[in-house]
Amino acid sequence: MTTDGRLARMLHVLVHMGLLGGRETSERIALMLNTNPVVVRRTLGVLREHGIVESEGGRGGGWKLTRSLDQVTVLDVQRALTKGPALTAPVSRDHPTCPVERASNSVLEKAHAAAEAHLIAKYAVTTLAQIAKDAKHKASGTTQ
Amino acid sequence: MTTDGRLARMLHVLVHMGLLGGRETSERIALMLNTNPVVVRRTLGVLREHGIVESEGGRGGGWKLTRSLDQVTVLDVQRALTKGPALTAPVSRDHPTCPVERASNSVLEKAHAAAEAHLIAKYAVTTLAQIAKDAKHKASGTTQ
DNA sequence: GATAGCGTAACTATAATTGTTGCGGAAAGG
DNA sequence: CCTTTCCGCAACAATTATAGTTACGCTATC
Repeated sequence: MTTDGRLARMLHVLVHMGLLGGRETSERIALMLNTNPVVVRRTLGVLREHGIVESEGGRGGGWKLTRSLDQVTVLDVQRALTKGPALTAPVSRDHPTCPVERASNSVLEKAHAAAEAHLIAKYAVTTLAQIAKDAKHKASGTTQ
Repeated sequence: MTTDGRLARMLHVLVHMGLLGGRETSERIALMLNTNPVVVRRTLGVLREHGIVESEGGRGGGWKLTRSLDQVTVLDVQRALTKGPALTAPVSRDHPTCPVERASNSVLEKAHAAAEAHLIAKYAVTTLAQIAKDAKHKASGTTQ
């Protein structure tokens, strides 16, 4: 399975955008993410649908945060990118009527639901501003 | 991404094996999992390496649990199937030296580590015997 | 030695993100 | 208006992990 790196990438780039303040083009953002502009538009497009960023076309256009860094949580971004739970229990559906399969799935689902609650709670209290602060704290030279 | 259904499948089939008591062939197990014998051998082979099941070739051969259901936890099975953490934070590696990327990754890693601890704790205290009990409780007719 | 098992290799299928190219449209600026 | 600089989007290849399939060899029993 390929790990879904969109959340990490979006956090990364949103913090940069917030710190830079202005409007950024897909191309500049693509450089930050070491990828190409289309991928950026695709993913930022999802965040736009959730009101986290806004885009403008034409000359001087680009992407911008709609709120300040301290008003966007990791949870906001996660919710935008993923419909459904942040953690999905890997259940089986080989014999949906089999009580043993159902009991196994149920155990996994409950365990994952509990774990997800903790994950979500942590996401909910972490703002992009805090990430920015951590970054400044760590930093001592290289930026970008 | 295809969800990794091996843990759920193995729990399912191990409970069946425990309840049936005897040796089961890959083919019979494959029927339980609605798949084919090779997939079964492949995955049960991993569990064998961890001492959870044993296999015998030749006529009358097949697979059997090495311990009783109450002496195998979900964690045992999970650990056998997955090396490394049960929950991996989806980090990005676009600019490994960028403090912002590092800070974003760090937030995700810590949150996932905490969630994983809860997940593992739950896995550790859940035995296959409990799943079997749940299954009997739910059941009221259909088996398998 | 025929049969019923597992063991394994070598493919193909599947599914999701990611990467890439190409083209159309919109906004600014001369 | 017409060029430039953007985004929007469609279409397709690349990647990666599990899952499925076929085929063949080995072993133990009858």
